[in-house]
Amino acid sequence: MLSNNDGCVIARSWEAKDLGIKMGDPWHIVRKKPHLKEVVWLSSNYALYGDMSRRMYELLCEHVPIVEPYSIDEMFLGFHGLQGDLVAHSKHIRETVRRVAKIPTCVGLGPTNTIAKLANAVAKNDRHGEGVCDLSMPEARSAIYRDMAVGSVWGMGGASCQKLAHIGVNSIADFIAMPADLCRDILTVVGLRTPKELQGVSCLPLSMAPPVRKGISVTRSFGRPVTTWEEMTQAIARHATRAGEKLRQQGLAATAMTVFMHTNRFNNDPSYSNAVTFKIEPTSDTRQLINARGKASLERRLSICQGRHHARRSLSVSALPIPIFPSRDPDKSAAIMNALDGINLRYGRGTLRPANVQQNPDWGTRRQNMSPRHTTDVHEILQVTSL
DNA sequence: TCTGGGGTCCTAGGACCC
DNA sequence: TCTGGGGTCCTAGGACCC
Repeated sequence: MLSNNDGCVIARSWEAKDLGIKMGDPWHIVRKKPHLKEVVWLSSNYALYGDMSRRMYELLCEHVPIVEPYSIDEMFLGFHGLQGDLVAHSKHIRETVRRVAKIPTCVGLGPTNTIAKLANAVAKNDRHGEGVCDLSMPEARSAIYRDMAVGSVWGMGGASCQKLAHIGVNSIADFIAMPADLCRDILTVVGLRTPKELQGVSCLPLSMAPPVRKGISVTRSFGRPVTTWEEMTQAIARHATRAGEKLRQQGLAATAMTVFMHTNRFNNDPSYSNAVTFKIEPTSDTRQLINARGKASLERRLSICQGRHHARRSLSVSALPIPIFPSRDPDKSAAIMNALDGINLRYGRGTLRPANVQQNPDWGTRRQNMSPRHTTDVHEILQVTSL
């Protein structure tokens, strides 16, 4: 499966892994390889994944006391108060999700989120296993900790692992044997939490309520080079429109906006990036976001690079949200935005939009191999034919 | 032609205050 | 020789996650 813009590979079946396709491989290169001619490449389809995720969430809520969605395809489950064989219970949940929601899953068991994540990774990498791995007991963990690299632990990224490798810390066992103050020196307070979690001391408790968003951003790469200010203005309006939708969906209003852009970092053009942040009157009204007062200074500052011959690669509009809906004319604004959102929900995003926002600009995102929205669009329902 | 997008948290350093 | 100390807030940048 491909990233947004059909850019690179972000998910692979076992068969694709066997063919040597790597995570992050650029699609425009791998698709041309002769031995990969038979591979089915799919564009990402977030409407479909979001709907499947919701179905899985609802099913899980019927089986366990606490379900905390972590990402679109991962949930932390709290087994608090459940008696009996938790491995058997996990297998039962997994079979139910498979049968009802048609989603294959793996379950990792552990006393902390970090251990559960690691157990899940172990289950997922066992191709012929049963899909459940239990690391609840210290004895079950010791062999795993000795054999697995510290980089496979949740929260331990490339930069941290490189620093640890310098002092000879490679396995998870090496890592948890480190003195705490050395760990803090190298990885700051974040790095102190992980070894504790790995030893069964919970530092990241399950929370029942989803946190309020601290920022909302809309970022897209262009499907082709964009070099004129007119097209940039169009793109900013389009991004602001999407940002407005997100704000209203979450009942938030923006108090500041940032516009960010940069050139393509994969070609030889001189690299350039610039960002402008400005405060705005709190709003979630698309029209006010598009006409934000900072736009004049924005143009002045960003246009420094106009006239250069390189292409801008991506653009981001982000907003600092607050949880209210004030506006200069709240009733009228809310009525117009409700109508806008209602029509777009019913007839598809972009049906009704500000006059200066194009529906399908030719610099827009590419999605050549979109899988159908089987579950969220009546025109794309799966059809079954008997022979 | 073509190399993703949307988040979170932490730190360091500067400005400012009393 | 010696040039307050303690606090807040903001921003930029780094690291990490899926």
